[in-house]
Amino acid sequence: MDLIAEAIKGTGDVLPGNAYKWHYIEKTVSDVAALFGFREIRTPVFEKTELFERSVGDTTDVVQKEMYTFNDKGGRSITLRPEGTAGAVRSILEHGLFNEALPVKAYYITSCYRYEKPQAGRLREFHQFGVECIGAAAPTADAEIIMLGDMVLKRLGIKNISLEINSIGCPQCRAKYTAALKEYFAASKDKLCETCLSRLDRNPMRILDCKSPICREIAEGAPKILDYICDECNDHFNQVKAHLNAAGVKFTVNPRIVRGLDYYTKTVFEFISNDIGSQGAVCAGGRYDGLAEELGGPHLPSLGFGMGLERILMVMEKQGCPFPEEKKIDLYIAPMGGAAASEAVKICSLAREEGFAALTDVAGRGLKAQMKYADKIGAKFTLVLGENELNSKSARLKNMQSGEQIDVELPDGVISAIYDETIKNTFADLESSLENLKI
RNA sequence: GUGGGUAUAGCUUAGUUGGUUAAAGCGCCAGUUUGUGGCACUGGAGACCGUCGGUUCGAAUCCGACUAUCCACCCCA
Repeated sequence: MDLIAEAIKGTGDVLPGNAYKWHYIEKTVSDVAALFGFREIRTPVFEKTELFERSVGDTTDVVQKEMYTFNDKGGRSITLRPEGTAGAVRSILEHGLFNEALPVKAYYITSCYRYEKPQAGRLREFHQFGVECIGAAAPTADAEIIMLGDMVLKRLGIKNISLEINSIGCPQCRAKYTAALKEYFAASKDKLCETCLSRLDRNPMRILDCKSPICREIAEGAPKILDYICDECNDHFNQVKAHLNAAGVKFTVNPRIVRGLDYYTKTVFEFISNDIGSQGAVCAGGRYDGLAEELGGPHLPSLGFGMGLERILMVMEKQGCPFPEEKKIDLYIAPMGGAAASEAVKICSLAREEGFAALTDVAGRGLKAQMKYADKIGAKFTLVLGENELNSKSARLKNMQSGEQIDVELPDGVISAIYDETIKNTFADLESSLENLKI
């Protein structure tokens, strides 16, 4: 393949044969969101670059090297959203939604864009289900958000997911902690890897995350955040854990979890799968109490998470999770000859108005080929229409699964109701419903 | 941005130490009883062997570059 028939690096297509899986995931996710009182919000794919610099943080990798940023014709710096939180919060602030009953609970299913090197579970365009709960300071909110994520995963039938949580404190206690970290790591400055050396000044917490064996070893003895967080943060974290325990949500505390976006405070968490390679974080989020103010709004303690839909799909396929079957064609009409073709078109049209998926020949195929086609597309019933049928005004309706056939009358060559699949699935039931055919 | 693997039909692959018309299965199309699918059989279409360049009498096969893709690091969902 060459020329223009190729997708952009790091992007993928959802093909017709797979779309039903996405529909299922999207439906499940929004159903669960609704159970928790979240309503959908839709925001633009692009925002002012500044919005992401301010919220995500201008020292983060995402902002520094992964954003799709460009100037529009008016000279404005525009960026394709690299994540969903910033836009959602911006919109909520802009429209003053925080003046209504708090918390504001919004969810979204959108595409995000990051200029990264593609890999298993990592794309340049990917899709996220995200929830944002704005104006909820209590630890019950943290537990609730985590339970929402947990419920989505369970409903989708996903197994073997571990939940890891941590608290990274508030700006005050975190400042003390990073100072302590700096001091600790500075002592072994000459042993740290290159990247960690540069992290030392900017964001020493990231060193805890380093995979290099030497840094890891040094990090073992590093001060723990949980020893530094203030009483209030500690109390908050303890209550979150208590609520999760009470709700029966299993988790482990992982002091190494450090979110890469600057807006996080206090509780952070990740749902991790080991089934899809190294990019196993399937859902991650936390609290961001300072974000609304950072964007010029009032103080609104908030939190949320993002769930990577491609990753979710990968896990489901890997684990063989069941997807509800795709809706198949109800009726296929195989006409023979021009007059019959015209009748078939008419009958299809009427059947569709009754809510049945009905098809007829559009490829000029012979009868046998049409039957094969009907079989391939999974048609539940077929109706052969030839001269005999047109003359006798009756035809045989065939159940493609059982092979049974039944005579149907066609006085005016028209069937207005084929069958009601929700009530009458069997051929026997069909018989009675066919008595009511208006013809 | 750094590393490693891979690139042959729509899909999954074979292709022996370089040798002439590049194979197979699946899928697709058409036939095998005159008006009925699934099974079986027969036939057909479909590949400039990722691109460009090099070595050679001769390259899908060897070398180089590029591109794409996969995996890992980094980072993140």
